[in-house]
Amino acid sequence: MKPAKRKKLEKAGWKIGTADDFLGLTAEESAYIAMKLALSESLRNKRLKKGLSQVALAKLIESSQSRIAKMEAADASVSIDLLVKSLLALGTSPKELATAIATTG
Amino acid sequence: MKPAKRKKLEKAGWKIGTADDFLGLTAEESAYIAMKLALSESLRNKRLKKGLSQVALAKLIESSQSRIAKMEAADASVSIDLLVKSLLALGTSPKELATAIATTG
DNA sequence: GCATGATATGTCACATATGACATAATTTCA
DNA sequence: TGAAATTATGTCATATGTGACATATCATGC
Repeated sequence: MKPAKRKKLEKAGWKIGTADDFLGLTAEESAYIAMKLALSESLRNKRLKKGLSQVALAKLIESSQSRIAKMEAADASVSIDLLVKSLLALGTSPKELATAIATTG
Repeated sequence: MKPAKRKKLEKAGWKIGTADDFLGLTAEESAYIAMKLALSESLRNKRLKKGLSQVALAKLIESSQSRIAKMEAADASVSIDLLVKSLLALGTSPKELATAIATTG
């Protein structure tokens, strides 16, 4: 596992300390986390591509800047539902979603 | 829209009465619903393929028979998170998930 | 018919996710 | 530098999702 990814996961609140701890995750758990990471990265990319700030996006989807930030950080408190809804609101197609998920794992 | 699909949506609690009502859904909303339908069908297929009853699956993933039924009916009360977690627990690969989603919309 | 198993539906207490707010940290640019 | 804009982090009341339970409906075999 790359240090950058580990750091990202730790920041996201996944309580990953050591390699052994990480190995303690089941395949489902890591696949689920990887999926969230892929979606959060897609969200940030989409937003930047549109030249929107987090505040602007928040207004657009009737959320808040802090929640956008948490989404993009793949925070443990955000659901896949919210990520998907946000991506769809940004005009992401189901196929694009699928691609993002496919490159997961 | 095919009658069968409409009926399924109505049963799932999406409050769709007429064609006009359905047209009232935004593209995001219908894409979101389509995605849930795709995941719920995948779940049922996976479960049947493994010869499991809803009760058996419920025990497997520490849920309840009624929630499995609601998942498979794409009930409005179930989250994509739960569908995804359940599919992953059944051994569905991220690629399979992606395929299911891609054929959506 | 009527058991028996499986699936569906309705409800509810409890758990988790959410937007909102405050505030801190970071970036950008003059 | 430092002010302004942007993004990150922490917390909380409320909204939404969850497992569990009861019960209904449906299917299959006797």
